[in-house]
Amino acid sequence: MDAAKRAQLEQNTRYEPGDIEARVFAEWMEGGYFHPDATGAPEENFSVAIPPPNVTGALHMGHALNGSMQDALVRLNRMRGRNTLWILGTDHAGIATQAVVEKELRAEGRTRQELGRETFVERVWEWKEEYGSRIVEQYKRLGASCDYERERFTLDAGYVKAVYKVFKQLYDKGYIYRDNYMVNWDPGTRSAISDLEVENREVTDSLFSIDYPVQGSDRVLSVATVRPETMLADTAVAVNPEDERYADLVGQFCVLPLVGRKLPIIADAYVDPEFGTGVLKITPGHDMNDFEIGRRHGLDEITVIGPDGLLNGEAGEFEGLSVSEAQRAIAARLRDKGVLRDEQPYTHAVPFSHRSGERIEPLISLQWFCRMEELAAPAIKVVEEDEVRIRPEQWKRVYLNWMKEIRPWCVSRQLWWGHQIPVWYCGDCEETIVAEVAPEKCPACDGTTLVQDEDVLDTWFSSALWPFATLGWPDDTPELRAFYPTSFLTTAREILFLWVARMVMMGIEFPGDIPFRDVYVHSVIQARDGRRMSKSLGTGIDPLEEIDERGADALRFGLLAMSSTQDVRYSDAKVEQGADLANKLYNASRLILLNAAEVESAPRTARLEDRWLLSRLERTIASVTEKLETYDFSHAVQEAYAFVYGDLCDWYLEIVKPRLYEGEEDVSATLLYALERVLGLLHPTMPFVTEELWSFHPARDGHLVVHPFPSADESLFDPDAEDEVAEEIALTRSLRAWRDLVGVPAKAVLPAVIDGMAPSEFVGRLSRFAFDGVGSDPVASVGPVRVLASDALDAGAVEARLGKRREELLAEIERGERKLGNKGFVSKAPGEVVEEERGKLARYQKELDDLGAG
RNA sequence: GGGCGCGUAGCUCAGUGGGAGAGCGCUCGCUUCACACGCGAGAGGUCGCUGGUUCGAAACCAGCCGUGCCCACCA
Repeated sequence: MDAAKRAQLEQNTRYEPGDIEARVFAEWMEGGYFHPDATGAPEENFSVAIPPPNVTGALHMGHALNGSMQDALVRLNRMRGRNTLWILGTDHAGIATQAVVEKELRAEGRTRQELGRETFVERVWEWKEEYGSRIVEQYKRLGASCDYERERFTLDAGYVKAVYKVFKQLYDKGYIYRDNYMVNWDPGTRSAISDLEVENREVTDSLFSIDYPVQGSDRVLSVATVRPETMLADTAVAVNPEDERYADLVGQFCVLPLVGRKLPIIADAYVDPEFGTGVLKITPGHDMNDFEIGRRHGLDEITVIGPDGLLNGEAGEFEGLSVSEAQRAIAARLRDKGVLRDEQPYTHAVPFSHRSGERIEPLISLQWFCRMEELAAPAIKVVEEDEVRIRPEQWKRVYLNWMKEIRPWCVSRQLWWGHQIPVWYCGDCEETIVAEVAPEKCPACDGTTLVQDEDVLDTWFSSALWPFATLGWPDDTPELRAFYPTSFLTTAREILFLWVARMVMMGIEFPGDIPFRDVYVHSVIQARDGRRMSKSLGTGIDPLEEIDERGADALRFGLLAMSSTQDVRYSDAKVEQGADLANKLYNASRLILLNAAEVESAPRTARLEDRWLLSRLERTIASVTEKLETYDFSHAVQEAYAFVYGDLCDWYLEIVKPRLYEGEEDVSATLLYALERVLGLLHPTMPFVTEELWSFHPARDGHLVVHPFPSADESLFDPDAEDEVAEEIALTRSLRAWRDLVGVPAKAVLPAVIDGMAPSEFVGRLSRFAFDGVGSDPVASVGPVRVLASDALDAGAVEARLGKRREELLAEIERGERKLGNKGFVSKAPGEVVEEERGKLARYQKELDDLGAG
C-alpha cells in the first residue's frame, strides 16, 4: 500500500459509497471483464439473458431485485473462472411505447393518424434513441456486470430477421393462421390483446331479465343478461338439453324484442339450468362463450359494437351510442314495452385491458393466431423431466397446469410500433405471401402491387426468442455456439406464462434446445404498507434514490436479504443493514490493513483462537456458497453478515487486538487471509465495497471481480477449536451480563478465581475480570468463576442477582426432572436426546450447588 | 368456482418434530486508541383459533377465522 492509499484509509473513518462506486465501475468497464470472448462450450461457460426491460421504463425495485440476484450468480461464476456472459438489452414494448409517444403527440395537439404510419414510427425511433438507454445506465448504477458491448434491442435489424424467420417457419408448418375469431378487443388501444393481457376485476353490474316471446305461442322465455345492449346481435336462445321445462320448445323460435328477429331455440350443454331461468340468450358476435356455441350450431354472427366501442349501423336507432349509453337506452325501451321483467345488482368478474384499463369488448375480427399444442408438448416434457428446473417447485406445477390447457395465441396487434407482420397481399391476384424479406413481386402472378399486412406482432412474440436471438440466431454465430443454452433465468412469476413458457417453446422449436437450465421465480417486493409497488398508486420506491442515499451495495444486500419465497414488504431496515455491513467491512479492513505486519496472507493454525476463526470462516464460506448456488439469497447474505459482525468483528478482532498491535506475524497472516476470503465471498452480492477494499490489500494482483472465488478449505475445519472457543465466548458473555445486572461500574476490573483449567487470556480482558486469585472471599459464582469481594461490588445487588439466578436454576431443574421423569420420553426418544437432557440437568444442578444454599 | 401462499417479539421477517430467532425499534451502561452508521447488557412472544397425531408440535393432520395472489367461459 502506498503512502497516499494509507493516508486515505487513516483519514476516512466511514465508508462513503458515492464517489467510490462510479470510479470502481469505470475500472471494471475499462478492464473489459464483462465482455467475454465467444469461446468454449455452453456446458462449461456461464451465460444469462437479462429479462429485457421496456425501453419506456426506469429501473424499479423489481429490476433491482432481479438484477441483484442475477449479478450475484454471474459474478460468482465469473470469479470461478468460467467464461461468463450476461446479455442485456431492451424490449420495444409495443403498446407501452406507442402510448408514450402518442401522449407526447397529444400534448402537441397532434395524432399519429395525422403523421401517418411511417412518420410516426420514425418519431418512436427518435424517442427510443433519446430515452431508450436510460435504463441501461441505471443497471450500471446497480453494479450489474452485464456485457454492455453486446446490448440488444428487440427491433434491431438482426432481431427482426430472427422474428421473421420464426413467423415464416411457424406459418409453413401450419401453426400460424389467419382467422375471423373472437378476440379480446381493447377499445382503449383499439387493438386485440392476448388472453394474458386481460385482467379480471370484480364489478357490480345490473342483471336484467328480459322476456322473449315464443313465436306462435303465448309463452315467454325470460333471459338474464348483464349486457342488454348486445341483444341487438342475438341470433339464438339456448337451453340445456336435459332441461325438461323447455324440451318441447327446442327447435321452435322466439322473437327478439325491439328488433323482431326470429331466434331459433337451441339446446346446448353449456347452459346451466340452475342459473336464473335456465335460458340463455346467444350473442355470438359479442361474447366468448356464445361465439363458441354459435360456431357449434352454425349461427349467424352479428356485430353491433365497432372497434371504437360505439354501436354501429347494425344497431339501427342506437347507432353511435357508447356501450353504456346504449345499455341505458335499451333498458328504457324494454321497460316501456313491458318486457323488462327484473333488474338486480349483480357482482361478477369482468375482463379489463391490462394495458389501457378499459373494459374488454369481445369482438370478432380478422387476426393472426398461433396454435400452441404442438409447441407446448415438448415444453411440457422438458419441465416434467426437470431438464428445465423451475424453482421454487410449486411454480413448476403452475407452469405445467397452464401449458396443458394452452389455447391459441392471438399474435397480431393493431398497432404501428413493432414487428410488422411479414405477410404481403397481392393486389392483382389476392395471393397471400409470407416471407422473411419483403418480396419484389407476387410469386403467383408476378404482380407488383404488394401490400404488407398492417398489423404488428405481439411484443411477446419477439421476447419469446430473446435467449437465442440476442446471441445472433438464426446465424450460426460464435456467441450462439458458446453461450446457448443459457444457464439460468430469474423472473417474477407474473411473466411465467407471458414470457418464460414461450421462451421454452420457441427455444426447443428453433435452435433446438432449451433456452435455460434453471428458472428461479423470485418474490415480489411490495410497498412498505403492503400494497403493490406501482407508479400509478404512488407506492413505488425508486431504487436510484436508495442507491444515492445508501449505496448500491446496501440496496443489493437489502433486497437480497428481504427476498424470500413469499412476497415481502420493502424493508428500509434491511437496506440500512447492508449499509452498516459495508461500513463494518471498511472499518475492519482499516484495522487489519493499517496494523498487520508485512507478511504473506495465509492461514496460521498455531493458536486455538486462530484455528477457531479459520474454522468458522471456512464453514461460512461453504454455507454461504451453497445458499447462493441454490438461490437462497436471503440466508446467504444474512449468514455472511452474521459472520462478519459476530465471529470476525465482535470476537476475533477484539480477541487478537493486542497481538495485532504488536505486529505479531501469525495473526497478521491469518487476518489478511480472512479478509481476502471475506471480500471474495461477499463480492458477488456487494461488489463495490469489496472491490474498493481489495485495492488496499497486499495480496492484490488484479481486480477482485476476476479474483478466484474462495472455495471452502475443509482442512481448516476444526470442531474442537470451535467448541472450546464457543465455551469461552459463552463464559465471557455470562461474566459481562453478570456485571451489568449487578451494576458494576464499566471500567472496574473485578478480582476472581476460576476453577479448573485457566481459560484463554481474552476471557478476563473482554469481561474485565482478573483471575489472579488475590482478594477476599468469594461472594458469587458465575459458572466456574468465583467472584471475589471488592469495592466495586454492591453487596445488595449481588445478593439480589444470586437469588434471581437461583430461581432460574430451580425452574430449569424442575423442567429437566419432569422431562426425564416421563417414562415415554426416556423409552421412546432417541438416546442422544435423552443424554443431552441428562447433561443439562447435571450442569444446572452443579451450578446451583456452587451457588450455595444462599 | 378451482389452485397456491401467508397469519411467530412493537415493525419487517427467519425458523418445518427435541428448550422461541434476526434486523430495526425500545430500555440501561459505555466519548474502550477499526467503526457512535459504534460497543456491551437487557426487556419484550399462551408461535391466529379449536381439535387430533406423537414420549414431545410453532413445525405434521383436520376444521374454523383472518389475509394475499394466480387461474377460471354461469349469462
